[in-house]
Amino acid sequence: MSFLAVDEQLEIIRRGTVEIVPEDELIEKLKRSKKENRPLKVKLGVDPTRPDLHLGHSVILRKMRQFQDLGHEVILIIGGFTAMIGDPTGQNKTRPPLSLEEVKKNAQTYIDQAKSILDESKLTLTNNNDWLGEMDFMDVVKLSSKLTVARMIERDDFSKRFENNEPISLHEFLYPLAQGQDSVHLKSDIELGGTDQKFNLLVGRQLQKEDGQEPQVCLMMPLLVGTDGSAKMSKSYDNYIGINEKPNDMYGKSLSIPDDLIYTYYELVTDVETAKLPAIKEKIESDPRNAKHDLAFTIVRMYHGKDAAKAAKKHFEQTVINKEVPDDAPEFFFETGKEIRLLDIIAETGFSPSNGETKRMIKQGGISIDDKKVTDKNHTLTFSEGDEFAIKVGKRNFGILKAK
RNA sequence: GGGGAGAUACCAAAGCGGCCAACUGGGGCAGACUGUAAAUCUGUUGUCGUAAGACUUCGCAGGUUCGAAUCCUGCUCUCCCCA
Repeated sequence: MSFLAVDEQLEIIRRGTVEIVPEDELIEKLKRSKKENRPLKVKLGVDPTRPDLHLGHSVILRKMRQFQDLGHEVILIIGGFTAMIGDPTGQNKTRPPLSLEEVKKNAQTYIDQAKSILDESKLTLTNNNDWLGEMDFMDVVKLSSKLTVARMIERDDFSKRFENNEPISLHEFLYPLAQGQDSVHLKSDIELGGTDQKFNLLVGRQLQKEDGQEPQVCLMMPLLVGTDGSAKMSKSYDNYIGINEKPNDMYGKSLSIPDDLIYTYYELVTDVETAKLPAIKEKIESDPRNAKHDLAFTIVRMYHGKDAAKAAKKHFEQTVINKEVPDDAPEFFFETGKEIRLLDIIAETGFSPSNGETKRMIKQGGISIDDKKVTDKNHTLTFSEGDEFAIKVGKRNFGILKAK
């Protein structure tokens, strides 16, 4: 295998990156790699506690994919060790430690999803439990002597939590060390991570130096801003687009991002060629509406294929723009000749979590049958042979009610 | 080891014996509007019940009281200050 010219590789690597520390070392590594015809080891550690991947994760995975395409060795580390301890980050609730079984299961679902981005045939998979699990207490003590407390609480998230009087467990200090130890173990050349990982990535460099290795280059990707346009994409903020989501949801959610995020999404989460980005930028200026629809289309296409993307586009146009009942609305069947309360019908469809919620929606005009708003919460329907009603519950739930 | 503060619904945060299913903000949901599931404005926001009402909810377990998120006891957890 021969590598692309260093400049060409760099152009691809730089797409979307926030920071490469230090860039000149990267250039040196690339030059040497090409000269010796030896791939670089590119490492990414993932935590299999929450196995649902979204576009935020895809930013880094896509970068990994680019390294694969450039011919480098891409190593995905499943953080089996850390997951079994249970990361208490966030609240004062201790997360239940995951069992070996759960870790395996989660890791598998993670990999299954990651496969839609990475080239599985070229992927090296490891689990850091293999080496971290072997360390004894003295090894850990020695490792922890390499970093000072002052250095540790420099970290943004720690200092913030400290200021906010939020608990920080001692073992959380060990996380960067564990992650850095992974780099030592694998002798990685490059480690990828989000900007929030900067500290951890740098610890890897330091530990490698202490070990007499050439330190890794740290490559930071931006944290993708979620569909709300402000916070980073995350499941807990519910501003995410999951890569496993249904085409219709994926399409709609993609459209809901604020306009000034369109370009960022193109750059970070789509597979459009780097060379085409300038043209896209212009399109966003001149025709944001269609640029955004194209983006939504591209995202759905990447994960579900072209046909699904077309269908999702149509679904969106029907339901949101024309407010019509879509072709793919689910059907529900009811007995004939019997007066059935709308409340019960909606409960049957699962479109509303409780009767209270349904009543509220009726009161506010959020429910309609055959395009007519229902205003009476005691409304009933009686089906006779062949009857069919189109029902809309809230903004997004459509159904066809049919006589049984 | 000593002293102090605190734990309230999805989150943040009021309430400190009945007027509390619990102020307020965020979030969510709905309506209007829109190229948009954006922004903005308005409304709404425990469960069951047609309703009256019933039930569950204020860290956990008990207790006092006609009546507790509010008082008492024990427990669990967290933070701060001092050593």
